[in-house]
Amino acid sequence: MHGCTLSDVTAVSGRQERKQQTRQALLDAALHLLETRGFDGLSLREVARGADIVPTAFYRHFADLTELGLVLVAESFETLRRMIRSARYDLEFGSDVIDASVRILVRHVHEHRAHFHFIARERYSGVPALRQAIRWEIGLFVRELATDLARFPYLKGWTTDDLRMLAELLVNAMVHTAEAILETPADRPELEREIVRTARNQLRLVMTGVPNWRSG
Amino acid sequence: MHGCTLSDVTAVSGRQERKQQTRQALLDAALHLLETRGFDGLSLREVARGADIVPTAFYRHFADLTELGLVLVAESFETLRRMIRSARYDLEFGSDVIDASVRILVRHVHEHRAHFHFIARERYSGVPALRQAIRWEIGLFVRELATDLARFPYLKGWTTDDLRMLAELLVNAMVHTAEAILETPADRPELEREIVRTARNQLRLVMTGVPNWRSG
DNA sequence: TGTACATCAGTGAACGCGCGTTCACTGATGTAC
DNA sequence: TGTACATCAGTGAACGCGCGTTCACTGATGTAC
Repeated sequence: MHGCTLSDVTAVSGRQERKQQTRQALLDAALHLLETRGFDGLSLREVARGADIVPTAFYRHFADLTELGLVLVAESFETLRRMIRSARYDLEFGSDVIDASVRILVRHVHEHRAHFHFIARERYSGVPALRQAIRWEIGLFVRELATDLARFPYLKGWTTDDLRMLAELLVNAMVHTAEAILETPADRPELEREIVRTARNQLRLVMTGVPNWRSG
Repeated sequence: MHGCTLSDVTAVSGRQERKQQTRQALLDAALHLLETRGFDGLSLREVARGADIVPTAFYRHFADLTELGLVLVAESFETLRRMIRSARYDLEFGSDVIDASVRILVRHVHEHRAHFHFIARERYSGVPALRQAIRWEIGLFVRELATDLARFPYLKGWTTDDLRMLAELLVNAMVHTAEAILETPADRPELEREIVRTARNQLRLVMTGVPNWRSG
């Protein structure tokens, strides 16, 4: 227990900061490798290699690969939350909510390919710890969206249950669209346009049913 | 080139049949292991071990694990097609199409857990050959469903494009439901009932939009 | 039917390889005085 | 500021292990005559 002295500051920009950098290098290396492999197929040694450290130094940062994987899950969902926050902001002014939402999704998928790819791939993967963490985060996500939806005039009278059901359907459609975009070869932009068009129509169809929905 | 003689018949019930049995044992062993691992994490040796043969004998049946994986994809989709065929039959007489469809899905998921599990897991897995094969099969599936949908009175005026869009949305919801059921622990039937209820409502909501749909 | 030969599913030893993890270490960075 | 000591991120050798794949083989099954 002591006050913050000059030596503390230099400590931060010294050993501690370098350690942080190596840690991030490990995370980035893993994320990069995960573009071509599943987490199941990852090895500690190749991750260390990718971060330019010796395999044994890996243990200075994570107890094992799974621990690193869980940090990647957290990182990826932080990205997703940032997307939702920017959506909330944009939609305040927007006229066509559906069009704007899909546009935001597409932009974020392209800007954070690796994170979306990772989540889509490990969502039902063979690594229980990751699968469970992702399921938990998606659950949170659906509930957050449900409370956002409650503010829409169209959905005023809806029960919490029905809002959750709708949110799940929308998240599901979004995840599916993200996955489809990621699978599209970069040299086939017309395929992507088709995916986006379909996604927009699917959301429109769902919302078309909203005014006539009777809870059962 | 010769006619079918008695010796041919005994051949079938002899060496050839035993080989077929071993081949099936390999497929079953792999499918069993895939309940806890991703395909990425599978090894040729453990599959051979599971089928009670020496690792080198594996090569009498498949060139490598991927080839076996592709056969599993084919097997799994055969199961799915059988489900759809039984759905087509049941729905001829059914009153509530949605309820019946969900019921058929749930039954088949339970009866063929491993096949559904395999497809859900490898759909976006790290093994390109499998991912590609599954994507192709799902594409076929969606088109088949679209032509089925065209026969419903409600959907008479719909364009092929819109029917495909709807079919994709429905298949997607079904896949998602199947995955959710598979993730439910066997000792929590109330969770499964909740999933089924949500699935039914989601399909209902989508179909609620159908009468007011205007293609754009 | 009986015999001599061919086929081929499954065997078992062997190989080189990358893996996760242990351990004692080094030397730059940080701390106490 | 200068010095002596502590910390600890990264090193490098070593280990035992399961892996995919090769190869020459065995012996039951099948075929030709």
